[in-house]
Amino acid sequence: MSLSEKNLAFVMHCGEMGSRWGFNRTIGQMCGLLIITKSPMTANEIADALSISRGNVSMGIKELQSWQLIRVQHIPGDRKEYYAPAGDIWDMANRVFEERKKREIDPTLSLLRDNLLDEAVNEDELYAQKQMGEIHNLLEAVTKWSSELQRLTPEQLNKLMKLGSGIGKVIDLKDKIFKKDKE
Amino acid sequence: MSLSEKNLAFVMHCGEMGSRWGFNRTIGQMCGLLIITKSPMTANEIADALSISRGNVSMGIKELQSWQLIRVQHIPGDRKEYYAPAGDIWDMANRVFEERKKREIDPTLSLLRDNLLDEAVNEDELYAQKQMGEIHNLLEAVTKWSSELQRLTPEQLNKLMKLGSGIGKVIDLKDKIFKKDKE
DNA sequence: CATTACTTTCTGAAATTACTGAAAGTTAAA
DNA sequence: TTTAACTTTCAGTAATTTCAGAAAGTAATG
Repeated sequence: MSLSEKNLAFVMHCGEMGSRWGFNRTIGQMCGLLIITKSPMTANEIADALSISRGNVSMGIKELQSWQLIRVQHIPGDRKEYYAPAGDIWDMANRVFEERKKREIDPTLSLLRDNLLDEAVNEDELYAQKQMGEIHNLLEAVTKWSSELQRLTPEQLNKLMKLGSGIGKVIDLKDKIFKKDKE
Repeated sequence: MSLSEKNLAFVMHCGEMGSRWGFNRTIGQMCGLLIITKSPMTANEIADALSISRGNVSMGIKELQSWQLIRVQHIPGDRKEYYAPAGDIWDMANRVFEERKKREIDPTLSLLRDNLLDEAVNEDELYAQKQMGEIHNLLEAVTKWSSELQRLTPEQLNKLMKLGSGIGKVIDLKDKIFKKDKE
């Protein structure tokens, strides 16, 4: 059963975006395909739908599993493995976000922490450390912030999203009410 | 004048992370180098410091300029161009963020918009559209949210950052106070 | 235990991307 | 102008990434 023209266009687009999202073309296509396909698919169906080799699908599955984006399903009396997205769109976006943080931010944060422990031994290192300190602070803030967002209930998050330009006002509001808390 | 061991380690790390941040190794190195170097550098100094060809530096500069991450400076009586970071760490992070949004989100958003305009002609397309709609909503929310953040004053932003786990409470608070606004 | 139905791993080839060094281009001063 | 000091472009090469297809692995069934 092959894809409709529109669905194919979406899947191919996912492929083109794949590398920008942190994986490669094939894996992007696989991800898009599984998202818009209602019923779980076998590895062979995926290979056929995308005209790629069976081996390639196998590697792609492994990668998508490492991102926790797909899960395996079994059908009684059928030995094949069926693959489906793991969770809804929001869950998947969250996973991609988290995984990318892990790959794009955490290693740098750890390097900077190490580097900042040593004392600078000359003028150049002093300036460099100042800059690295700035980066460190920024990345820490982002990290902390993203983990706070994870902690919100979906309801709170939704409110926050909808807040839009109101966010500025709310911050000021909070400030006014709790001014006494600061010393 | 060559880099100290620690500074070199940082620059090389930037190179390794380069591709994850949206550019390539050399460009990552160049960016890191310019950030931790106090005085602006010429293209030849960059080439020497990183042991890469002059031509490569020229291409890298072009790319970093397209990201608006560096700017040119001139020194009176000197025909060479001197390069320095364009703005502080926060500015640069912002630019990277914006540029990546442009590359990673906007094209998909526009594809989805087009796709959702057409009516689904069968069961498969109907399900696919539902899913695409979800993605579309998510990306719109992210886009809107990021532009709101841009609009905040640095001061407000700072407060927001520091808010941390308090954010949940503030949302609830706002909700209580302005409940009457909703219908 | 052998067969069948499947999945994973691996190798070399193809495609893509990055880089060098040389040539061409630009601009300012002589 | 011409020359000198610099920058950019580009063709070819090198390095990296992706992929197909074959071989090896695994596990259920008879």
